[in-house]
Amino acid sequence: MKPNQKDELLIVSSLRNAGVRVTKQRVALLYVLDDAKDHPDAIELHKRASEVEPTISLATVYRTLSVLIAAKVVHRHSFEGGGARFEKAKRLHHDHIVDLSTGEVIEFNSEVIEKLQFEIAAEMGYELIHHKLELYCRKIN
Amino acid sequence: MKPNQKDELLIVSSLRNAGVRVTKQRVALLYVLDDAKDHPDAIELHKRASEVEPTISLATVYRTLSVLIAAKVVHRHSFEGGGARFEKAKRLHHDHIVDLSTGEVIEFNSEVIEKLQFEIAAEMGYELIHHKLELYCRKIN
DNA sequence: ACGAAAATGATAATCATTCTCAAAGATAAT
DNA sequence: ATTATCTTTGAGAATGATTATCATTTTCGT
Repeated sequence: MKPNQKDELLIVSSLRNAGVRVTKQRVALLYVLDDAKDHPDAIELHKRASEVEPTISLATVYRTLSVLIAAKVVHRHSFEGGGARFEKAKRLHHDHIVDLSTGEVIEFNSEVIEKLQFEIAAEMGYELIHHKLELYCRKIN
Repeated sequence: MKPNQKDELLIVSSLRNAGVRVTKQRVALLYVLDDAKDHPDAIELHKRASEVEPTISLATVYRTLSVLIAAKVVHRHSFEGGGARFEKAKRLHHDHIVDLSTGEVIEFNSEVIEKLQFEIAAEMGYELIHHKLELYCRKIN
């Protein structure tokens, strides 16, 4: 459950890199974010982080998420129906397919679409800062 | 402020078409939605609808929005930062550019992107039901 | 180790949205 | 038009997610 020493060092340097103080609560949260293969909400993150570090409160989960989002270490998503869900930022950008039947979220990316977005923004006189593309789908059986 | 007779008839038939009862509150709300050139939230819609029909409560605004959304007459958006915003459905689909400086929302559409989305969904074994593409931008000055 | 500055837990507060329920209104059949 | 049925409404309570408050604890440069 707990991060091993190597992971912990990486997490700690992530935090320092983001310019924030290192606390055991932040290490625990970033560890579960890094470990997550899904897109958990704040409650679920609190549950998971509590197993690593029982002295973490829900308030701290929200506060730390804000801090990490500001530092671009974490992304916040608000898919249809339900509260915000979070994911650790990865090197390459990706978008999401949301399975309407199961709520499952899977990732994809399309360089062509990314490029078109830049062009469209530019055409309308805008600089594209970031974007959000969500495909709400049902599995073809 | 109030709809003229012609508009009112169109609104009433929209409601009947959506299979719901016609009330003055619903007529007022659909009128302000139809009239809106922006993407108002529930509070703003309540404010505007109250000028047409003072006997409309915020609860009814929310209830009626749910009904109209279920009937696909209205779309709900949850852009970053702030509550949901609403817009009357138009014949042709469009996506949104959100101006990060002003919060202003403008519309665009790209057939090429739409087509790519279908292809991506299909490739991953999904049927695309609907989607959401938001470009967060700053004006190039 | 010391002290300033920042982070924490517990809890209260806030905000958007939904629910409850008795009263009022809409619709369909007469 | 009147009635009977079923739906919608307003007012306010309830909910759920998120943020703010504040006294206490922790971090970290010196």
